[in-house]
Amino acid sequence: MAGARPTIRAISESVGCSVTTVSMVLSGRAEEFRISAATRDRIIQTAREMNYQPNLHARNLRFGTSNIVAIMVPTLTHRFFSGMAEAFERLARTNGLFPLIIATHHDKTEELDAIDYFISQNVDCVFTANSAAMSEVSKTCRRARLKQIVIDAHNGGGGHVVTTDSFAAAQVLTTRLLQRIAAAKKSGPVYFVGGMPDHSVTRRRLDGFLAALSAHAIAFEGEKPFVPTPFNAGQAREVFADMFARSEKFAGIFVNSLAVMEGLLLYFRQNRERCREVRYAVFDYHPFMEAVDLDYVCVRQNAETMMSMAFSIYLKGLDAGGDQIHFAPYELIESEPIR
Amino acid sequence: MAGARPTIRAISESVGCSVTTVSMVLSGRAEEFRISAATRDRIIQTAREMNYQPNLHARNLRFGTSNIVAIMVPTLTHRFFSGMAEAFERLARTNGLFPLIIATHHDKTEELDAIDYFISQNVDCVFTANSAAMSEVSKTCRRARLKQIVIDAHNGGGGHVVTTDSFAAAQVLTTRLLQRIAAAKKSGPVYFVGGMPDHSVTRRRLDGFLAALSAHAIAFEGEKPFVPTPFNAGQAREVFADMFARSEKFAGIFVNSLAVMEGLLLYFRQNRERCREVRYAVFDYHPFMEAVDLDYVCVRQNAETMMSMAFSIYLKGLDAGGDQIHFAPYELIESEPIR
DNA sequence: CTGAAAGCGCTTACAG
DNA sequence: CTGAAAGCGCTTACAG
Repeated sequence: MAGARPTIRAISESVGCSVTTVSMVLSGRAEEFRISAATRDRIIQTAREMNYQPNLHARNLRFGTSNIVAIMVPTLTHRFFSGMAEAFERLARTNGLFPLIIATHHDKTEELDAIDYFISQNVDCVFTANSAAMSEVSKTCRRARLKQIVIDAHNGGGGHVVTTDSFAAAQVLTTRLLQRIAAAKKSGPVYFVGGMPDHSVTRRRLDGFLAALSAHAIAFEGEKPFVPTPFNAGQAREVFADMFARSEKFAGIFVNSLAVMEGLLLYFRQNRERCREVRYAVFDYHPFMEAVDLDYVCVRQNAETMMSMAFSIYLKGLDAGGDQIHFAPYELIESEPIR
Repeated sequence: MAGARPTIRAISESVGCSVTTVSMVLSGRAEEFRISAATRDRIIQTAREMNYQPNLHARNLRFGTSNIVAIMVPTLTHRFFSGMAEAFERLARTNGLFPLIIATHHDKTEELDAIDYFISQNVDCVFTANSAAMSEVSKTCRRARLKQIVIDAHNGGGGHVVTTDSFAAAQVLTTRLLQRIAAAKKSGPVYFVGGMPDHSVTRRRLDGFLAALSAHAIAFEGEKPFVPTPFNAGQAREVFADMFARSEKFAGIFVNSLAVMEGLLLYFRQNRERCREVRYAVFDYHPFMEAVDLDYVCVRQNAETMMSMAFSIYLKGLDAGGDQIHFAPYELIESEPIR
């Protein structure tokens, strides 16, 4: 079992040369070291027959580097992050790097464990998407000299960041929502649902939302427009059920994330008409949404573009150009207006 | 940069003991080797201060094993596979194993490259979901003595398999579809859309579909009911556009996979009424579907259950019990009937 | 109670 | 043109 894997030593014994020669040939440096064609071919042939695969643990130990890049996302079950993970994977592999994908479920302990693991694996660079323990994660990376690029989040403490301009996008999105409400000759309060107050991205989106409201001179009556809820469909559903059960006739809802949208749709199934009276702005996108009969405008962040921006920063070297926030493009997707 | 990572040697020098002692303490075997409490505490303290993380490449090289388990899925952007990947990840980590997640995009070369990579990484076991190069993948794993568990696919050549009983589930699903068509007092042909003829899982689903048809004495008029298309939303959309453009009034469609369903929904946006005349059976599930106003019944495979079945086979040891096909449970989700 | 030594598989100066 | 030796960081018999 254990001794099954062929090594360069096994090849050298089979061919009748030294491990040095085998190593030179297999790393494609045969002519550099002027190995005879005959020896070279015998080695290559034997390696193929034995189904030789180099032991990366040995190689990495030797080099002190791993060629591994890692991405840490909160979850893979949401399209935006899975699209990001896939784009990451493809970019890594086309650049000869090995991609490590980890989902940490918005959990600080899991995130810090993942970083420790990356350090142990000698990971060269970690791309952290929207992390719960942002500042500890960054600190740990810095201490271990693990390169880090932050994606889809703002990082207070410097470092490289590629993200949607949450404030601006939320402002644009909200403005469109207000226009659609006006076009439908509706009126009433507009709520922002989803995310927790300590989540920095939610904070920025909320600020953009509020800025759009005040630009349109919409004073919010009574309570605050922010209805917090974790990024969890079941809990979001309950929040919507409560909201719609109230007598108040609101005109619009800013739905912060797909997880929250999923909660809305769970409620929508049983209360289609009530839900269709309201206009929605969704900060996120899923292709299936286009088949849902609601009146919405949504922000489609482009995970692929974001990822390739981040990757090109990595490939250029993190020191080139210094720390910066790079804003990724996004588009607005709008449903046909209802009624 | 490179010399930044502390090693056990660095700790031993700082503490003033040998690397042996450090190694013993850090692997939690201090009392086994009767290290003095004072030495032990100094070592632990120093390791913490230096932010020591063991070099896994060195450790794995030493042990000849990696503690890595891998999963190979066709894509992460579909809910079923991302759910599977997440479940895998959680199970691996709670069992002290490191999860490697790879998406190979239904591409044979990518799959075989991934397997080679797993071998190089000394991966202990690979879970392969629904692979395009099934038999070559299995053969490569066997040659390299890489344990393999097949998920969500049947494997002709033996080995461990955890899957939905595609034939039976497709038969049950199709039967429900026919019942719903009858209940709506509709009639007409029923098509099976999606997947390619050389895809073994599609084959089995198609057989189950045909069995249900013939059990209901439905003779298919004219052409074959199988409309192949790759698992790609754009291409599936064109196929549906063609089908609906024909004059023939079919009563039902078996939608083989979510990717194909996404294609249907793209068409549905522009042709709601036409699509609503037809009943659907979908071999797959997404929560967003429940918000779509179509008449459907769908199979919800349970990625978590499937994964934990597969993982418990792994934990028990692949030799225990011998090769078997394990069928995972699934459920039927039905929309409200239309009209 | 603690240390010196060997070895996991690989690569790379350094000799010849 | 090819080989012997050292060393990456770790663990584990084996001595003492």
